[in-house]
Amino acid sequence: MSCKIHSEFHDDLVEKYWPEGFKKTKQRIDIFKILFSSEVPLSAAEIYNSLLSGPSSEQFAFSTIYRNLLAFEKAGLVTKTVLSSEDNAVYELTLGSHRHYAVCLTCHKKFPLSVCPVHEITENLNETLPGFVVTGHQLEIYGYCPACQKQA
Amino acid sequence: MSCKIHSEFHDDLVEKYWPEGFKKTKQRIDIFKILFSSEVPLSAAEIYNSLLSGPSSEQFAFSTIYRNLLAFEKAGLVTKTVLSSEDNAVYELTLGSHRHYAVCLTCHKKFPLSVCPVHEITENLNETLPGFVVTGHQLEIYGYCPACQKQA
DNA sequence: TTGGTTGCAAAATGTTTGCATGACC
DNA sequence: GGTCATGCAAACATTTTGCAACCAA
Repeated sequence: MSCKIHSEFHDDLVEKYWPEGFKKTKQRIDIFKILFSSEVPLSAAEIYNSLLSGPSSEQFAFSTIYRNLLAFEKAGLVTKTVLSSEDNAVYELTLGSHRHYAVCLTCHKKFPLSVCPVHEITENLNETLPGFVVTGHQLEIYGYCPACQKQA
Repeated sequence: MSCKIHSEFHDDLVEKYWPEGFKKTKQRIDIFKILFSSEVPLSAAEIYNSLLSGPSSEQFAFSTIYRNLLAFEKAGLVTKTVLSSEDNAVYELTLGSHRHYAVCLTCHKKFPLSVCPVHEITENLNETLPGFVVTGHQLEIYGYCPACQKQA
C-alpha cells in the first residue's frame, strides 16, 4: 500500500517463479514476498512476525508457515538451512544462485559472502570419495561483526 | 574390558586433553572416550545409547550429557554442529584440527572430507567484509553415497 | 567438608500432525 | 462442488532448567 510499484514488481515475480499446480493463496503469496524482500535467510518466527506486522490483516498460523515452507522447499523454490550458531532453521528463496553468510555470534546478524568454494570441494570429493553424488551443500562463517566488537 | 590396551590408550588421552580444573567424573570420562572412539560426530542420543551399551553399568541422564557437552564446548574440547539434513546437533572432539563431512541424505552416514577451504574464504572475507573477526565455520556437503545409489 | 556434578522430573523451544472449517480453481 | 489449504490445538522431539542427593577434590 505504501509502495505500489514495489508491490506490482512482486506480483510479476510471483507469476514468474510460482511452482506448477500450486494454489495461490494469500498466505503463500505473502510468505513468498517476505522471503523475496529479505536480504538474508529468515526463520519461521521471523516470517510470522513479518506477516503480522504486514499490511494484510489476515490471521496466520505457524503450521501454515511451516507447511508452506516445506512445500516450497520440495518444489525447489526455497532452501532450508540450519545454522549451528542458532537453534532454529532459516529459509530463503533459491532463485537460481545461492549464497553463504557470515553470522555474528553476538547480534546474530547475517552478512552475505560473495564467494562459494564448493566447486573446488566437489572436484576434490571425486578423488577422496568416488561415486558420491553431491546435491547440495552448506557453508557458514561465525565470528563477530565490527559493530559488536566496538561494544565489547 | 574386552580391549585393555585400547582402554589404557584412552586413559592417556584423557590425561593429555583434560581441561584445566575439570572434575574427572565417570560420566565425563565415558563421554570423552565415546567421542574419541567415533570417526564421525555424534548426537546426544547416540552418545546416550553408546553409554548404555557400554561396559559401565552406570545410570546416565540426558541432562548430564548435554551439560557436559556444553562444558566441553566452552573449554574448547568439543565442537558442536547442526547439520541441515538432520534435526539435532552433533558433537565431536576438536583435538586441534577439525573436519568436514559429506552426508548421505538416504542413510545419514557421514563421510569425512580431506579438505578445508576456509582459509581462502577468510582471506576473501577481509575484502568484502572488513573488520569481521572469524572464530569458526561450518561446511557440509549433501548427497547420496554409492551404496544408497545402488539400492535406488 | 564443600562446591561442583548428577539424576530425575518438569519446562521450554521449535516443529509437526489431526481434524473440522474455509478458500481456491 | 470438490479438492486442497488453513487455523487451531494437541502432539512431538530435542534441549534446558530446578532441585535434592551425591561425589570428587
